[in-house]
Amino acid sequence: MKKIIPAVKGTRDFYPEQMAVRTWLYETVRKVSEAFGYQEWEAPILESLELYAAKSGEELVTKQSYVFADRGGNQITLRPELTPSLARMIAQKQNQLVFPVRWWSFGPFWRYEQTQKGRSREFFQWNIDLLGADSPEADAELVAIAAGFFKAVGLRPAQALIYVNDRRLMDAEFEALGVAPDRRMDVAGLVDRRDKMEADAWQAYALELGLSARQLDGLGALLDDRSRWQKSAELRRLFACLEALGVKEYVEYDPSIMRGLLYYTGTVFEAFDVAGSVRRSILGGGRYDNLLADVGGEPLPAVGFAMGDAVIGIVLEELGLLPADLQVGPAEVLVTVFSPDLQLESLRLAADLRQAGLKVSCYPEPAKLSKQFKYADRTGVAVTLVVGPDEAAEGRVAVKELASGTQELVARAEVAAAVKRLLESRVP
RNA sequence: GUGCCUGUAGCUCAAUGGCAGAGCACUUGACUGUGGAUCAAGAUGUUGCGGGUUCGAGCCCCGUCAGGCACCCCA
Repeated sequence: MKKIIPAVKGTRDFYPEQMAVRTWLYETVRKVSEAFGYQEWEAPILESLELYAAKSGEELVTKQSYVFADRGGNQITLRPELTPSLARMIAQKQNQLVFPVRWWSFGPFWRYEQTQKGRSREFFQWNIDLLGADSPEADAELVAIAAGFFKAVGLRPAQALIYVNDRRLMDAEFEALGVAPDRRMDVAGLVDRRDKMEADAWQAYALELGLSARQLDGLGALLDDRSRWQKSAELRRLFACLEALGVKEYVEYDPSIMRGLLYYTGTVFEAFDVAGSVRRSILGGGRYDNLLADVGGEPLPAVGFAMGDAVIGIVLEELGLLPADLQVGPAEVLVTVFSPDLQLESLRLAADLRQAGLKVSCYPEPAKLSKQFKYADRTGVAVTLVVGPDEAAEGRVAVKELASGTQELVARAEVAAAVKRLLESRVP
């Protein structure tokens, strides 16, 4: 007990309280996903390094991935994201699947990065994707799912918003500004960083990247123009769809949303909490129409997003939106053990009650009743049973409801029914 | 990889360079067959680790490790 080997940095221990939150999040994600007709799926946790090499981004692959050689000498990666696995699995069965495919998943991912608020090295992520539809309507569906999730957890538009942009629009704007195609990734990075840097530093950085003063002015005007989306036919349709879907108030056009991943080709979006302490995105995604072809499949349009559990967990906690009744009691009933000679009788009683469908734990050894009752109280048990010498002789059981403190003697055969009555009459 | 902050009892935290403490939790009893509330008693420490300064270090200095936060980067 003196020396406890510490948990691996960046991992989180899920004690029952935290596990209850994670399970609740998972169930909420499931409900929202299924409400839109999506099917749950899962990919391997181990993947080949080369799966990510093509399109996941230099930083993610070379610096943030957990990579090791297996005994066969293959370079194996603990998956840092899901989309490449999705592309692979779709490509493998491309001729058998019925499109559009709507899939969702919730599982663990690993990235070796500096731990800080909202960022751990092991995290859980909701992924949801629609493949085989190339329309603003499909994009709108994914944005609406994100908004639907916010509604489901009680986040209001004043608390969390989804910011949308379109890389095609930005590409056209960059073209109009005369930014060479091979410089656009840099400029995209510049755009992405505008809110994070001081204005002076940002401008200096822009000039450093080789932008002319005229281009810088144009870029500034572009980023300040919140109605520029109307120049994009796709975004006009997208916003019309969002209104029809009843989630318009959750969505805003934001020209500074670019997203880092290389494979996005069209609509991109990212959600942030509006006022909270976390400046990281709650979720993010977009359209990636080239990825299937890039991993060796037939070209296939796709759109999707991902949401990590850490940031949303902090946001919901800070806003008091985590359900208060998540604590799962260990059992409804505790059977006490009066004495060594009555231990087997207690075990028989517990077994009978379980047979009747109750959640029952039995104290593991004879102990003072005060200790056993205290244990029942501290662990949240609703009903405690005592089989002492008197009860055993009469073929009865003492049934005590802890909340009210009332106790009655019940015939052995009637205990299950009596306990069930108590549990039903209990005020939650 | 860079910077800032923090490491003291199981937990949360005190302690001018001068006897290491409190609250909560825990154990026992008041209560020999019954939880919560109350009261009483009790147990609990290599002050993260290693050096240095000092008559004397939890406190000051150096190093180191761990954690948190912010950069970097980023779903």
